[in-house]
Amino acid sequence: MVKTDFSPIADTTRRAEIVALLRRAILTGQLEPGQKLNELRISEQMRVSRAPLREAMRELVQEGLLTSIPYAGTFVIDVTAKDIDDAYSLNKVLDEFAIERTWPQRDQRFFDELDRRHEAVKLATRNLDTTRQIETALQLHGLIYEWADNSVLLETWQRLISRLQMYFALHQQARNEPVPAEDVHETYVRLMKGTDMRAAQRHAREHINLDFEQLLSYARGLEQRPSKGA
Amino acid sequence: MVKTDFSPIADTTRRAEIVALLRRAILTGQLEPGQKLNELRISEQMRVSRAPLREAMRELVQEGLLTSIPYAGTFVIDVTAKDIDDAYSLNKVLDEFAIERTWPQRDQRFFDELDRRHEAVKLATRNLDTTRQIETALQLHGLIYEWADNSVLLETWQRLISRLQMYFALHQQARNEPVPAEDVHETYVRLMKGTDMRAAQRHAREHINLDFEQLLSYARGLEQRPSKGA
DNA sequence: GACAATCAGATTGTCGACAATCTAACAAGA
DNA sequence: TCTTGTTAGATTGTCGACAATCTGATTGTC
Repeated sequence: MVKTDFSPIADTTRRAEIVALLRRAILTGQLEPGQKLNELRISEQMRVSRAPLREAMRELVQEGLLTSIPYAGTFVIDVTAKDIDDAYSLNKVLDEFAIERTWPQRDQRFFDELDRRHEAVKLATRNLDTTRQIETALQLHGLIYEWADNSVLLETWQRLISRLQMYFALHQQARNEPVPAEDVHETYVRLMKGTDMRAAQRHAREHINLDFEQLLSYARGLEQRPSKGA
Repeated sequence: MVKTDFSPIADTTRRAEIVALLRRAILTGQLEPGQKLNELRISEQMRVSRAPLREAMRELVQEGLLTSIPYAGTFVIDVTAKDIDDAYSLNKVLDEFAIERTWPQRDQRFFDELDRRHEAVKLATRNLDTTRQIETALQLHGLIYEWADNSVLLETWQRLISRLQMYFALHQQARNEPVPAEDVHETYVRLMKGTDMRAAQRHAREHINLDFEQLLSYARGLEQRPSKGA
């Protein structure tokens, strides 16, 4: 008999689609930080009743992209410099751990996937598609988390980058110009293929610090004039 | 003028209460791993409609205590030895980070709170209240996360211990006898008050390993005979 | 003019009913 | 006997309407 691998059936519920739509809207900056989500308006726009919309919003609240105040409303989270600082400092620790766990498990499939994702980043960079560039860069970075074979770690990281992706998108949108950042990934990929784990860990930490400084200065600028949502 | 600190008003929505009820039921082992949650039955028992119940369940799904399969149902997560292993190995990393961040911020208020929580553990231990013992021990342990002044770290840890608490409860329930474990906390508190940060980190790691081995053996025992939920 | 009480509008929280889907038992046919 | 089609029951997903709550504007009083 032929051995075939079937992927799981797509979640065909309105709720799941709504979650995806809203998440994308938030991560691309379509919905601004602090902005209130009017349930009636959104449900009418999506041609959906409020029940699945509300359930979707509860999920995103737990995911950390929205915050909810009873009888007042649900809002996109606000970006503070401290949030970015917190997220990044934790990310550094998780990176070291992920690399440590992934290191002994690297094989040809890992290297191939690493190259594939690296190519995706380079393509997005050439096309000047900043949104896609962020997505692909995070996917490249996420490989070590997928490979670390620790479901809790992966889940934790995904929650973390949800927010980081949002911050990045805001940053890019504000500057309105693509970040080159290609050579940084070049070095990262090379080190991840090498034999010096400590060097890879060190580079990951420093590479992150680079983008981090840009983001922080942007966030501090935001905090000078409070947003309308606050 | 007198400076008064007001605590936030309680969330007076059915949804929030349902979440608390369900979470407690799961963490105390009242709801078994793998068990299906029948919406109609639960909503009738709680005298609530399905809408707020379903929203509450979405929150707990995102919290990692439940899993949902469209049109099939929502289930309490299954406990596997690997889950415990993953959670604990991540917890070790987070502990080191939390201690490092907390260390320079320790003051008299920190030490007082440390003692207060330690007393709570000792009280629960004397009363042979295993559930409370788990709760208080986790609260003692959580102090470094609250003090680390990193909201993302705290949030991450809270998600982690939700599951760890569930595992512990199952373990205790299976053994049906309280774990002494008082002297371990004694050493921990002493080290957290001391001047050697490395020693505190080392102890946290080893202390965790202790309970960890017990839990793992329990989980491996569970996996011999598959649960009815699977 | 300042302040408290009241009220209308809008929005969120909750409810009961209906639609879509799954499961398991049963029947029909090769 | 095994497989396939059908059907009834139960359960989840979704809907539209109502109740509870908040916001702000207005009014009345001092």
